[in-house]
Amino acid sequence: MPVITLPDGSQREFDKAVSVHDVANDIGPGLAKAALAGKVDGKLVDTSYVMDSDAQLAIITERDEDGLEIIRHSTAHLLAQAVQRLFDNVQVTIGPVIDHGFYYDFATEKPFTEDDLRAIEKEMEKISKENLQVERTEMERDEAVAFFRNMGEEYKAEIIESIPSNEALSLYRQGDFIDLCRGPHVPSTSKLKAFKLMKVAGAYWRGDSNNEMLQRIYGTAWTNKKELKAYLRRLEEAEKRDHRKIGKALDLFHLQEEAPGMIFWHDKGWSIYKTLEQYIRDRLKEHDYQEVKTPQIVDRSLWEKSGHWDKFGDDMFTLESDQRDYAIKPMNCPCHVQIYNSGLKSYRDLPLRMAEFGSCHRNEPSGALHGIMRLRNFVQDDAHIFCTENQIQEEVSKFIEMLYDVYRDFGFTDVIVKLSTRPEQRVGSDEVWDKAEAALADALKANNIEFEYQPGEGAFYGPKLEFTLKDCLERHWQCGTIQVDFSMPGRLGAEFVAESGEREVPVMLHRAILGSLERFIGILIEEYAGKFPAWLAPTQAVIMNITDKQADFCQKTVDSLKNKGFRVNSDLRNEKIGFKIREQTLARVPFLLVVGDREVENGQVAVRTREGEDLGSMSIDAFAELLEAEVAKRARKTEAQAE
RNA sequence: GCCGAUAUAGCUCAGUAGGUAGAGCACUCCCUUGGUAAGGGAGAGGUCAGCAGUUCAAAUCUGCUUAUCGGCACCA
Repeated sequence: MPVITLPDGSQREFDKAVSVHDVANDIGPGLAKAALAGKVDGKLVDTSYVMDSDAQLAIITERDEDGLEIIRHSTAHLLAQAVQRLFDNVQVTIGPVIDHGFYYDFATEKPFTEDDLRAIEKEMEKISKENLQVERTEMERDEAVAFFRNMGEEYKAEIIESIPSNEALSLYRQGDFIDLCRGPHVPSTSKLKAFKLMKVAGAYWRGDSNNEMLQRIYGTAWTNKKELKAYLRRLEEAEKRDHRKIGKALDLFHLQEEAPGMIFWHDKGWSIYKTLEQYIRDRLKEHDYQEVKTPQIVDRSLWEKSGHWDKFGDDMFTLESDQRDYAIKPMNCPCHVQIYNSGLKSYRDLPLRMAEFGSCHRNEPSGALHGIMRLRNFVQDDAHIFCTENQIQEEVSKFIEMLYDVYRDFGFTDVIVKLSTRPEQRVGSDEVWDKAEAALADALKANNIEFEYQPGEGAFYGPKLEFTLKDCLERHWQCGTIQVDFSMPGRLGAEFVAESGEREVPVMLHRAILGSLERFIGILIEEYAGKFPAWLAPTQAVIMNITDKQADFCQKTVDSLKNKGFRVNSDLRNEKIGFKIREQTLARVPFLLVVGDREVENGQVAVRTREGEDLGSMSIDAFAELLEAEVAKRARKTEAQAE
């Protein structure tokens, strides 16, 4: 006599075992039709799942987040079924759910073409209309291995073989297609009606580049056509924010074939860069950092000592001159240790914070390059903190506060934080690792920051925190980081005289807030869609005349604003005011100042924002005040906006 | 690095049965002096990414190289 308790607390009693579908039907036929799955005592199950004792049950429909996830998962199966119907000699592998959709990896001799995708999509629609029931069955592991091997599905068999043999496996069948899967799935293919195949790409079997490459098909799936359309539209809008497009349109920078992975900064882009650098420089001063500058090219022997030659030698740019081997620096740390080492340090000097806007070159694999987000030459807002073990936590905590304060100035509130812990190959005792990992975690907790662990992902020399921001397509880019290093100071002979008079080796914290200035600017361009807040905008205001008569007044106004330290230009071209407004708006200049006879007479400017808002006429001083206030705000959000 | 796609004027892009290279915007000149998102006219501008090959003839077909884009792998 199972008693089923529903989420609202109401209970239904049945005189025999019931399936999720039965309960839904008991509540109403509409719900039975809408049911995609069930959640029984917190566990997602198929609608065919039978309950023979008391249970908590939630009926999952497309309105639930879980429902959408199930739809996406089932759509991946739908894709695999369509592919198997249309192509011979294609093996299925895996097809998980991802943000906004799913993918499925296939092993095939012949890569899929764009035309293939459209054909597969058609077949998927056909299968959906066929309204095939999705049925779950269970099988012993060894039986399942034989079953798939018999079908010629070697990859599936391999996956199953890696599962412990005592577990019963679930298989899902829809018509002529059967796949290994944990489930749950929608009860019928007809529930899948809003999907689109997006792109094909290569992907290594089991994510290992030593393995063969599979063909991955990416798709998106939604509960209905309207949602799908809205998503595709969002994508289109997002692509307009691409920093490469905007960088070109706003004349910020360019890259060219002769210098792959390296930027040619144009005047306007460099203006943003300089503002950003100066801003960070000011913050460093506030936080008691010294700023240094170290050589671009350093003898190979230093990189051998630091250990980088062994690990990253292939990715360093090297040169030979007068029979000496050099490397262009891929990082600044060994150089900073050289500065630390020049002169005996006392415990009284610690913590010692040493910063550099360090230009680094790394010969990144060609496929890794991406606009200005991933380059072969970039500048880190790098710093190294030399401290004692006992100072780690406080320094990390201070750094986190500083980083968040900086991010808030740019309007970032959505920061993904990850703590990467000890890898298998590492230096330092477990005791020290325990302490360092705890110091990082405690510092995050003390600042009320949510984070996830990445076990085993730390560097060989110590654990690290990563602060990740997202681009317009929600791809993740690591920007800020702080890493504990037990190795390098010792390798490079850094030490300090402790209170006891003994010499000890300091701990080194590697840290960056922006990561690289280039990447951060790339993120900013996409975050603001090119509409830089006034404090960063290359041109903060443009003054335009209506006729030649006002040219002198405009010029004087520009000069006076420039003298106050603002970045202001004039647009005195013989064009109509509407044309100039349009052009300067498209150039994303925050403030447009129009001067006609009226304004000259009153000694004023008519102020319009790039959003098209008319702020009316005001004196030059009043505008200067307005601009100054705007600059001072940076891009900080009010509390309401930050919600 | 791997899989796939792409490369035509400063920019965005047309240009398929191989047959002398096009548009819009930008640029130059002329007219126009016009109050809040495109005024009009004329002109100039290209080794069709590079190198080979096929052909009477290649932007177009083939091969190689380079770069870029989408993923994968990598990311000190």
